[in-house]
Amino acid sequence: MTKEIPNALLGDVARAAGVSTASVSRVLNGAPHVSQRLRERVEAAIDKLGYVPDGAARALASRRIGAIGVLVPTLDNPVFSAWIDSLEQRLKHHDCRLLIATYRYDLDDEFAALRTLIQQGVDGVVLLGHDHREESIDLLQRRRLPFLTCWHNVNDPDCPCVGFDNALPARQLVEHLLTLGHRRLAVISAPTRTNDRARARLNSFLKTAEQAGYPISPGNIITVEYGIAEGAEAFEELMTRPQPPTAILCGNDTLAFGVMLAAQRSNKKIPEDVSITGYDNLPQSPFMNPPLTTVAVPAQALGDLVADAIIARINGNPSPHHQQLEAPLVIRRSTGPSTSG
Amino acid sequence: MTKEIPNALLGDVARAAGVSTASVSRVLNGAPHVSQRLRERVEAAIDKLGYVPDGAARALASRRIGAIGVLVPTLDNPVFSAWIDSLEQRLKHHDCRLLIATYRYDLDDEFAALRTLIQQGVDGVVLLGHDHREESIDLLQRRRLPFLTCWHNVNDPDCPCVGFDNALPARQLVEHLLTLGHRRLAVISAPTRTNDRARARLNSFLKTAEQAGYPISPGNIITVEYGIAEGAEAFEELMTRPQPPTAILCGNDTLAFGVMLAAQRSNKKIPEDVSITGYDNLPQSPFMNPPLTTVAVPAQALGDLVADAIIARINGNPSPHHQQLEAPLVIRRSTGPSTSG
DNA sequence: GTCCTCATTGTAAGCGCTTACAGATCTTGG
DNA sequence: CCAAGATCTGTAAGCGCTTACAATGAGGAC
Repeated sequence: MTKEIPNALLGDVARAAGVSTASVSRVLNGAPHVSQRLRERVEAAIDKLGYVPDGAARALASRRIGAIGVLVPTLDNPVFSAWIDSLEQRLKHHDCRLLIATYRYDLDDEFAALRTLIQQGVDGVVLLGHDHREESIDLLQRRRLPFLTCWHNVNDPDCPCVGFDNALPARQLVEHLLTLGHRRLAVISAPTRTNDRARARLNSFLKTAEQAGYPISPGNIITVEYGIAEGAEAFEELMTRPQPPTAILCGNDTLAFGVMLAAQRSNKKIPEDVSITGYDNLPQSPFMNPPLTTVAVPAQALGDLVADAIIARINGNPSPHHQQLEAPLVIRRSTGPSTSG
Repeated sequence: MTKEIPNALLGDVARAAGVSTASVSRVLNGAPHVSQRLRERVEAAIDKLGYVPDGAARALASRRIGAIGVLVPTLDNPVFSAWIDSLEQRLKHHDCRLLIATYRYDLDDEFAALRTLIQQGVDGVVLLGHDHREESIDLLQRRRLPFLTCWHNVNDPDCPCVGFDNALPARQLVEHLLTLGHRRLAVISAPTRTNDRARARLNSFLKTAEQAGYPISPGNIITVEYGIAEGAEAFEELMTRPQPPTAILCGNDTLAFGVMLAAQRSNKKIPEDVSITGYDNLPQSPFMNPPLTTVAVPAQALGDLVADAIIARINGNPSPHHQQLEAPLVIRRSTGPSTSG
């Protein structure tokens, strides 16, 4: 509760320590060529005056703000908040902050938010997925701003990427179901128009099934918004079909939860009456009844990797243009042998 | 894809438009006393040059950065991400950005994060709850930084607050269970040491039960970390009691989900064998089997209200010191008459 | 003792914008 | 037609830091 001069400036510290402003700045920034004695004097003065550097002035003079911007469709999805969480933790080690902006899957909003971030002077930008307005990538390139896309695996020379293959595990899920004897599959997908990840999953589901000789009928392909309620409704709709599917592939775990809850409610047994798969492996997936077969999206590892990669780019260190993580299948008891035929 | 001078400055715009830098700045900031003609000339020049103002320079000169800082324990909890989501949307209308920092319920980390935010020059700060290090509030006051606490309802002259009463709905939940005939209650609480919200709920559970003459026995009070798995384990522990509780009060919906899933797994019927209550009303609560009795925490309304209140404070407009929202009980089918006696 | 090198410190010029103030222009009333 | 007042625009002084460059001083080699 010390009574002190409201806001000490760097110059005040310099005066108090009897050194130049440059020296104070050097101490502050851990620059080399600073003697122990001087450092101690300055640090004492800083403590005494309760000095806090002004971020804006520092940013203006040094041309960096010590923060990166991340554009995420929504924080509503636990898989994104988990990712952001680990991204933030890891960036902290690099002494770097996070500016988060959301755009609700609207790429025009994403572009607008990107402009705002650039205006704020972020040192780098992380984009999610591969679907963006051309202007967004353009702007980043023209500004020479380090950036990264993630959560996908498109090998685009314009877009460095740290991600995983959305299609491969989707194919494996279908193969898993076919092996179990399922022949009438259905898909409940998130909207795909501005979401390459959802699109990759959906296309992979459809293509794999078709190539195996068991194409998924158009009536069994439902696209709904993200949400439990939406999953539940889609399930009910599928059950009105003359020949209901024996297995349902969901574009994400949340939709799968909706499906499972709706199934329980209408007394369908999982997996005896219908098998269910998700995609994400949210914390509660192993606790569902039965535990949910899904794909373990490496959200946390992705956060760490993205943090390291963007920092490397900002520092001008070499960083691979294209990095991939595994997204393994997690087979649990929500899928089982088909009993319909 | 226009080929243009990399980074136009305000001075370039002024030259291109044939006006002074002051006029450009005025147009940029929508200042009064700017003629229509001048405004149009400047706007044309801005478009032509693709000028983007430098946030750092602007912040340094104007002493505000157009962003507020929000300190949130974690983004892991959907109720917080929903709140942040609406906070961000609403602030956008006020042309204000959000800097988010998390501290994982560690108040020393919260203090450190606060310092960082202040250093970045945020125009205001939002804190969650009433538990903070004294130094944090001190720092805010000494800096004369507009700030707000929320999510609680402590009427502290030092801390303006926009929140709701955590204790009242907790009391109503207990009364609801007592009315249904339950006499052996249990509580599964989140850690309370640095979390006044959890503490208020827990204390209200205990006090209400005790005052009604049915105190909750110490063995039936379990504190666990946030999470589905944690709720499930706590349930299993409670079931090992010689006389298991007939109703379980959970500190939040996520714990309640864990309890419900564990109950299903061990073939306990809800609510016939045991009644369950939550607290938050997450999107999936109404979809559980059976739907969960809980408290509808007004996360979204709180986001809007907090946004308006902090903006008012920043602009020096009057704003109530203490604002309260309703957090109504939502009675669903996870609670029912006690059948044990 | 002189000269050179290198580690350390200081000087001062910005970084790109805002804004107080002053100056210019335009109305309007007398 | 002029002065007063209102409205618009320009000038220039910062905002609080960083950093290129210059200056200083201490050792060492000769």
